[in-house]
Amino acid sequence: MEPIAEKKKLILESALALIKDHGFHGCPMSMMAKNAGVAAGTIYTYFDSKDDLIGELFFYAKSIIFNHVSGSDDPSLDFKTRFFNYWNNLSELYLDRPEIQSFFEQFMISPFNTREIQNADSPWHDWNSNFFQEGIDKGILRNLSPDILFIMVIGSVNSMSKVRQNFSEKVAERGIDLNQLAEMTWDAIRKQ
Amino acid sequence: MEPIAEKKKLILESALALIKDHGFHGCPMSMMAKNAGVAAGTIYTYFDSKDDLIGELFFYAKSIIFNHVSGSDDPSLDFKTRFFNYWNNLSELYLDRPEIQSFFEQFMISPFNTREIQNADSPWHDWNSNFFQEGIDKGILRNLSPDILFIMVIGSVNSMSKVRQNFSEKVAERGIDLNQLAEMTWDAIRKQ
Amino acid sequence: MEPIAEKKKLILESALALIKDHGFHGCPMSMMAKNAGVAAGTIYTYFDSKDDLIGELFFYAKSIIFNHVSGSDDPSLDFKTRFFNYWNNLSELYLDRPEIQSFFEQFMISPFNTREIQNADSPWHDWNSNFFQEGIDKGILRNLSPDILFIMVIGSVNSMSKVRQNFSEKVAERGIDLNQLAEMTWDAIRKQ
Amino acid sequence: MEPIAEKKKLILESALALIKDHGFHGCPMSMMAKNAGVAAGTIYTYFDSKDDLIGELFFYAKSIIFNHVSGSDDPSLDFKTRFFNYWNNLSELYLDRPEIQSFFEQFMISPFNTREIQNADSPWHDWNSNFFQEGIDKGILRNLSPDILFIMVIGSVNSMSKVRQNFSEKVAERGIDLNQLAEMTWDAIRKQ
DNA sequence: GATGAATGAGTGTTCATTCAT
DNA sequence: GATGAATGAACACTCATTCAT
Repeated sequence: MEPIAEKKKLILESALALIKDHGFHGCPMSMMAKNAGVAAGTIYTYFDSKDDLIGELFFYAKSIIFNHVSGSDDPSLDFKTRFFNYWNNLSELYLDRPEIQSFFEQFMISPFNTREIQNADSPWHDWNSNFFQEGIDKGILRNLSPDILFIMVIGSVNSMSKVRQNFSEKVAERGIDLNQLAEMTWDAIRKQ
Repeated sequence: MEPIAEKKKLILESALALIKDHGFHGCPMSMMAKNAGVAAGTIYTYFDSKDDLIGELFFYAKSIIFNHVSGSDDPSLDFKTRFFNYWNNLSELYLDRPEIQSFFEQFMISPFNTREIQNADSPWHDWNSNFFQEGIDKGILRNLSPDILFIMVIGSVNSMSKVRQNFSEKVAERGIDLNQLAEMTWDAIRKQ
Repeated sequence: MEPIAEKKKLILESALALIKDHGFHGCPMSMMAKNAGVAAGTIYTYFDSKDDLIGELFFYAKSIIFNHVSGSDDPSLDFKTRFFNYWNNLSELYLDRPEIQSFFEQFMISPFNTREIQNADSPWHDWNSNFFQEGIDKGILRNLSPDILFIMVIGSVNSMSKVRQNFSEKVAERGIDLNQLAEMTWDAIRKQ
Repeated sequence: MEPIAEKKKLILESALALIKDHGFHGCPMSMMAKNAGVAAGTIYTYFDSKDDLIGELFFYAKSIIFNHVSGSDDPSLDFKTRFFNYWNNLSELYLDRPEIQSFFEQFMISPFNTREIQNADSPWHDWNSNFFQEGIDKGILRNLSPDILFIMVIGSVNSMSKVRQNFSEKVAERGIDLNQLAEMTWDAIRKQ
């Protein structure tokens, strides 16, 4: 993949930040342009349409997640440790860059998420398949499809992050410890 | 709660169905009206605004979930069976009425989900608190906050249903058995 | 003229009061109906349309003015006294029932004021013609058309009332004495 | 004050013309746009809303009146001549551009005429205060507040213009000479 | 490439009027 | 006669997109 042009990246990041606060439909192209410091028309030099921009944002955001999680994995460690690293890295990313999580949630359930995009190659998905397959092969994880382990884990991280982001007050006031979900999820996927 | 007027319910169901396919912003009031077989202006006899309609839809959808799940619970059974019933009932509801799950996911992350609505009384949440507390008290579930068990379970059901709905082809072609998530989730919440 | 039906009068008065505060276009038929204590549809038993209602209101309001001013005129007094009585009566009416003045102002410059309505018989105009003609015949008023004297006087009263109603604060704070306009207007119409 | 952008002025003049014939509420933004030869959305490049447009129109119209009347005043002439020039200039302006008078009348009694706008600085009002004060100081006008002289005069001009505009046929057929109102008004304000 | 004024289809909402009860 | 739910045309305003500069 060729590196993203400077101004294009500027627009993507600007859009990402705004979408978190206003949602897809609360972000006119003009707002994204202004926030990125370019004219409205300029966006169309880099993207065909708003749909296109959001589609590219999906791959952009996914690559950030992929790089963050896979880049921090150390295959020389024991698998349980690697799993908790995985969990913590992803959790941390969502905490540091809530706009990424927010974008993903919105995108996955939006009409922008076309069948075409779903079927596109995904290094992130491939990496996960390999990761969980390794755990299976080592006899540490349940002997199930790596896909289902991935679904279990990613569902839990997302659920946790969503609660952390949207119900922070309630979490605090009731003293809920969201980190316990990592342990629980480990028990869900490990060989019993 | 007084029963919902016939036409009001018609509009709510019509809206629910359309939102699944087009999203909040892809559903003009005119489309919802047409689909419900009423004139555009008629919606405003029953709802103050689109925001109001969607807000009411939230309580409507939540009550459907609540009734479906709590109504099928049999407290005389052993807790593990009750859990799998819970899971299956919710899973079934999401399968039969995907528009309910879809609406919920969209609503939760949308600007319609105001703090006011979040803080409103929720029989569904209360029922879940009691349900999981019972499992804890019986020494069957982990001794954690019932809230966190709820988050774990609901996250898994949602994740499963989302995959089932959006990636049905891939699930079939790879022979993924999503029911395994129920077992995994049970292992996540049961006392180890 | 036959007496106005009880409910019809109720609607007219209700409309008059609302129009003062909200203007023609700020008064939906439903608001007028509610304010009159009848159902929206009931208005159409008495009036063909909103235009019709407003048209009738014009004649209704004009008859109130006519009755008030002509009914208090005492032809046995000297003409100057009669003029000041005229002025004071009209001024008083506008003060007591600002909705009448307000309606008139709005009506005169609105598209409701059709040529047809303008050409309708007007006891109020006839009475004024006679009144000012009398002053001319007695050699007290300028020897001009009674119409022009009427225009002069009615313009001054309206101007005064408008200022009194819309700029009451400024009038008070600057100590403006609006009654002086009566004297001035008298000097404008009397034989020099 | 910076000069008004070409297209903005086009829209203002177009609106002014239409409001005379249709009233504020009879003029959709789309009609104003079409009449100005621009797209509906273009209006919003120059004005925030219809309210804003009408508010600006008020200042625009007032400045036209101010420029026309004050620009033709020659302080070296004797005061009576200056008064008749004032009257004639204003009368002439209202004759040439009836839309200005019409707009003013509608605006003054409409909800657009907010307290805020009423309290705004007004070169037109200030100029009038000075003008009439001069007449008082010279011992030519009645020794009253310049405000009340202003009210008297402006009321007469408006009354005359309104009659001239709305009842032109009747005025002609009855041979009414509206210019006589200038003389009458002079007698109303001059020192007796 | 960059700009931002202009476009106009599309949206939520209002309200005069109708008509079944 | 009285009701008020239902209607649907009309409106103010938004915003993705274009294009002359």
